[in-house]
Amino acid sequence: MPGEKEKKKRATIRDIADAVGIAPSSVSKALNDLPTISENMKTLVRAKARELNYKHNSNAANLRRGRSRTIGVIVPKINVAFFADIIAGIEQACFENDHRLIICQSHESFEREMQAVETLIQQNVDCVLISLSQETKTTDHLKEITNHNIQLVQFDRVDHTFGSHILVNDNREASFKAVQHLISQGYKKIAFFGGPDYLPLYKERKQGYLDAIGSAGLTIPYNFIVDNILKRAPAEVAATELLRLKFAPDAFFTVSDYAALGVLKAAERCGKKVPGDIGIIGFSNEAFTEVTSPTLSSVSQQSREMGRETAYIYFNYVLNHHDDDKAAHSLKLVIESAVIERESSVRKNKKGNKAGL
Amino acid sequence: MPGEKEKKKRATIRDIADAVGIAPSSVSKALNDLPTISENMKTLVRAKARELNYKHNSNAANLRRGRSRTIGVIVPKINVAFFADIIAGIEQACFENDHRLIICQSHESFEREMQAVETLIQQNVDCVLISLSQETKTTDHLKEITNHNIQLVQFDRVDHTFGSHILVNDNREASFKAVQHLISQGYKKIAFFGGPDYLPLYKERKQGYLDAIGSAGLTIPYNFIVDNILKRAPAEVAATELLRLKFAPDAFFTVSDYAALGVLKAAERCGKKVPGDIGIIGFSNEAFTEVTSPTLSSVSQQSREMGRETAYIYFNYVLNHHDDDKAAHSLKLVIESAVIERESSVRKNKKGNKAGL
DNA sequence: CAGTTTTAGGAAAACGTTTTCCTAAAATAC
DNA sequence: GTATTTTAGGAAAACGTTTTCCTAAAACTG
Repeated sequence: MPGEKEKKKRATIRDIADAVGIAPSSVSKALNDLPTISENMKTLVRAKARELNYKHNSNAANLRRGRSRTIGVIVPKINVAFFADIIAGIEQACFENDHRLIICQSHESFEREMQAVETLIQQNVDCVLISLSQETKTTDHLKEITNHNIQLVQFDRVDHTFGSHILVNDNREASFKAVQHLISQGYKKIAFFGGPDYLPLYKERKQGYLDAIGSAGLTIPYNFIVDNILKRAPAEVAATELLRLKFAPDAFFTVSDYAALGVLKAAERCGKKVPGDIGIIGFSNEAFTEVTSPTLSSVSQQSREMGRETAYIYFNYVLNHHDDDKAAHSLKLVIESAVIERESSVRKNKKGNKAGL
Repeated sequence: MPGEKEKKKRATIRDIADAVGIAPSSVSKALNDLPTISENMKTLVRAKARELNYKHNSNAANLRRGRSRTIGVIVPKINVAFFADIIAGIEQACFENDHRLIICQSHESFEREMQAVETLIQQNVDCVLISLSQETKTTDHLKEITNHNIQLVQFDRVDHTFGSHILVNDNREASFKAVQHLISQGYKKIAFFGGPDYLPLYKERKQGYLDAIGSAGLTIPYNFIVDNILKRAPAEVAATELLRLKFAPDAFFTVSDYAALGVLKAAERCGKKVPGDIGIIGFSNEAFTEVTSPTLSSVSQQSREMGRETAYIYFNYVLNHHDDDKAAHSLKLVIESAVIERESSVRKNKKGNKAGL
């Protein structure tokens, strides 16, 4: 072994070339399996590459090619189940298409989101997938992305006014179905705990609620509709307040499972039975909804599927439609959510499904 | 606007140079804030850079520098709370140190893990952080990493025989403390649901259990110790079986919260009160442990902290100790876990903390 | 004011690929 | 057996930085 210690340089294409006795350019072609190199030579080159422990240098290749086979994703928080699942889906799609993935978090901060965009542009990603932070109200930074000839796909938390591919939940329909489900169980005084009203996503969910109420011919007092209740604690407070009214709700639709959990605790504390006295359904189908007692009904957003689909908007667009302005000028896809009926909202126990599995 | 459509090229350092009237090399120096460029010129350059909407090209820079200010992390699954939190911690550390992060999943497959290693080497990451897949039994691929002058830090699921920096939980101590806690609550017939025994991590947890039992002078029948029970369903089956014995356990320590959940359900089904008749404590402090009833005691691994610390092994090692073989030849750090006492294991309700918050 | 040092910046090579354009040799055509 | 085409590979430029070594001019020194 010649010189154990001295920083052994990585083998390059040139080393292979020298060892095999051909030109570097031919090695490159061989490794890229171009038809202009003979099969014999290719196997020779591949063997030598393995022998020298050669690793392709993406930085050099990307620089020369101008593309990176890398996509970047920006999400508010990576360790929130919904986004973690989405990322898992994206990762899968990337793997299936031999792309790398760089992940950034905005931490719900607009500034961090801009920094992430900056980073991804610098990294020469081919495409950015983004779910906007709660603070984000302008789209100049998105413009930056497209200005640099980088593809852009927005998902879940999107700005509809900005022209890009978009993938969202059927928030309105999902909420509609959720409330319809409550109604079908005989609940009539259904309260709503929403999110910040300036986010389209939450607007849509509220609209779905209102539509369902309307189309069922129900009337709901104003104070049954409360915005900006996403966490457990505020939900518990707000629900307790409502439950103590003379005219109290007999069901709650919350746009967050955490809020649903808060409502459940409030009901317990007020001595109300769930689902007997009070029905509850949340949104997101968080893992914990399966382990509360009673288990919590919720709306499943199929987050993993959503991640895959988001990435595939890019892969299909860039792979198939290399012809630009075809159909796909600004795709809008909608992922259908599913109402998961669990104990907290199902009154008529058909076959005494109390204990569950 | 000159030519709206034609692929506008990204501005380069050379464009700035031409615009300002200096050499490209000087622009580079100015942007990197080297002292050999005057302040006036620097501000001039920066202004022009902004004006031309210049973005630094990392690929080019990395190629030339040989470093990438990027670290790669390989975990079994990104959408498991523990790893998602770890990654969140790593991401934070990366942000604080102005590094990029590339995330790969092994999906518990050895082959995927090797692929991930390959990818990260190709991407010229400066450092790889890895938690091994369950299938991983050899370390040639880790050797590959260090062969390419890439720093390596193993965390949580590590191979102690491979010489690298390592960060782990105090699995044995944590388990010891967990069992001690059960004992302190008056439980004496404590069963153990472990993981696959060939993984060091699970071996250690079992050892902690055995040590605690031993040092308390208790004796446990063989059938109270069951390996490879990590999920809810098998735990429920196994626990039910044990609870039906004449000599049945009065407490369970499980190395997974999912298993703990299974035990809880089994206890309910067998009509046993938790924590009155049966004590339960799990491991990992999954989010759902707070929402079951009774809430589940567990061992918190401080995953987020763990992620940060893992990354900081690299940052501190490479930043401070640029002198090689100092103290840090093969660091072994241990993160102290904490026993989180919730309802499922606390018998003597000191102040009637039944309903909880 | 001649000699020395410092300052501010420039020229050019280098990083490791890919790609375009060439060209010998081999194969085919007639 | 010459003319043409095909095949297999080579030479060199290019991608956009960083870095090393240089050098005029400016600033000191005495």
